[in-house]
Amino acid sequence: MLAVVLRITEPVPSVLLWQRARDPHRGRWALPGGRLGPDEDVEASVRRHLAEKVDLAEVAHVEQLGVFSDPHRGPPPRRIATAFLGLVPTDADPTVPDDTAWHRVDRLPETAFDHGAITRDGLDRLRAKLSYTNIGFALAPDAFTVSELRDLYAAALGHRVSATNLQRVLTRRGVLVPTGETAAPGPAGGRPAAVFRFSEHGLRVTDPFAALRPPGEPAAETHPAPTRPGS
Amino acid sequence: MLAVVLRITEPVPSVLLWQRARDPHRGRWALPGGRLGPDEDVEASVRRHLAEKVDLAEVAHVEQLGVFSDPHRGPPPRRIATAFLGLVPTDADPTVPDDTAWHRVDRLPETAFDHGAITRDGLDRLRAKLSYTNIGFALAPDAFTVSELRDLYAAALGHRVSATNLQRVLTRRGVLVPTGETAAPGPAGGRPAAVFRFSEHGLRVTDPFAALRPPGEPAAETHPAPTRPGS
DNA sequence: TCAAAAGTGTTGCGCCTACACCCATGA
DNA sequence: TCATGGGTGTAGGCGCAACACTTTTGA
Repeated sequence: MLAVVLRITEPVPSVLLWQRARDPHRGRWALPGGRLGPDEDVEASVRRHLAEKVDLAEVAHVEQLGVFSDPHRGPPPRRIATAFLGLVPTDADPTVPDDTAWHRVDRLPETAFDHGAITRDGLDRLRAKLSYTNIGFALAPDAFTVSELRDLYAAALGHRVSATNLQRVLTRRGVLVPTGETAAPGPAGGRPAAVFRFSEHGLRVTDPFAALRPPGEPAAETHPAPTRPGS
Repeated sequence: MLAVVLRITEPVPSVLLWQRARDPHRGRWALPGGRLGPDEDVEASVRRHLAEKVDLAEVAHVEQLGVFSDPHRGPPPRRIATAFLGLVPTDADPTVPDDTAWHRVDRLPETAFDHGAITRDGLDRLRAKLSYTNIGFALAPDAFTVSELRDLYAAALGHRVSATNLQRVLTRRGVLVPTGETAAPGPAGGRPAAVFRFSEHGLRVTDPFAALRPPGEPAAETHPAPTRPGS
């Protein structure tokens, strides 16, 4: 059980790592994790081990990444790891143990075993899901402006993102809802920004693939239909 | 290690199952698989175990599905299974051992443990990937007409598919190439159909998601650009 | 000449990008 | 009033679904 726990720290995401105090790979940085217990499934196990490093309430989403089982992925004894992706919103700044720290994914220290490659797999998964799911709910604070959200997406994806189009894509999909409030402008002035929230806090596919859908269905209903037409 | 090996048998896909001769769950049907060996990774292991049931050369694609680890997914001792999806083209009709048979996924017999649920996961994965990858190469024979391919897709997806649009989608993506040959018409006559092949026999994402791409890139290059403009 | 099956032309729609333009604030 | 940042309007393009129409065969 290993977890790639990511949190967006602009301009680049960071991953939670702890420094090994013992051989093998003493001094190198490793992903949090541990052994599977006798009466838990892998999801419960990874949550239990994560609780030693961060406040679990701050981990907004967890999902399986895959199994890493190359017999030579580390020194003997042979270990098989089921890797997970965990996401922490930016407004939670967990206190972590002394041996544990956030590391920018573009400046990873020397990692233990194959944990560098697993981290890259986790980041790839996050980037893919940002495009076709509402997974941003697990990165963003409870309420935010579109500019703030754009910066989060840009940091996660590694390229610039247009606030204009981000807002339209996410509202069209029913992912974002306005709170009705506005944020105070910065010291340089400017129009106050509208404040939004994610409409749901569970993972949902918002962009089902266009091709090869069943005939006669115009497009999947990606968000609840309005109760009254015109309301 | 367990494998959901699927093969399209119109009008519905079938999955490879073997009948348990011993308790627990004697007489029920189970997915092929077995224990991980000391010096192999899970991919190698699932291939090794599959070789006991089918000719491995006929399994055109294998990928990880996920880990199933509910402590109560079966009677003690507790077992953790890494599940895989395997695909066999229709032109390969493997001979299988006496205890082993193909079963239509809409008429599964009583399955052992949670193997029914795992089978459904495998089918869901196949259906999703048919929409945005070239995974059809692992279902179709080496050469085929568009009508034959449409029937394969329709069986796999569980709904009707338009041959017209299937051809256009797959050729636009560079997935299908014409061999230049034509198939003989049926006894009722009709225009002879052009014969196609999949351009590649490795998995490739052909429909990267439209939203939130880097700015300035019109659309991902999904197939090799023509060597000379206009040719 | 007709039925059957394959393949192409064309229209319409939805989603996305890009960019021009308008709005609301602090100085 | 101007600079600054937020938000909307709109045009263009692309991919896909649907369906009419043409092509090529056997009887």
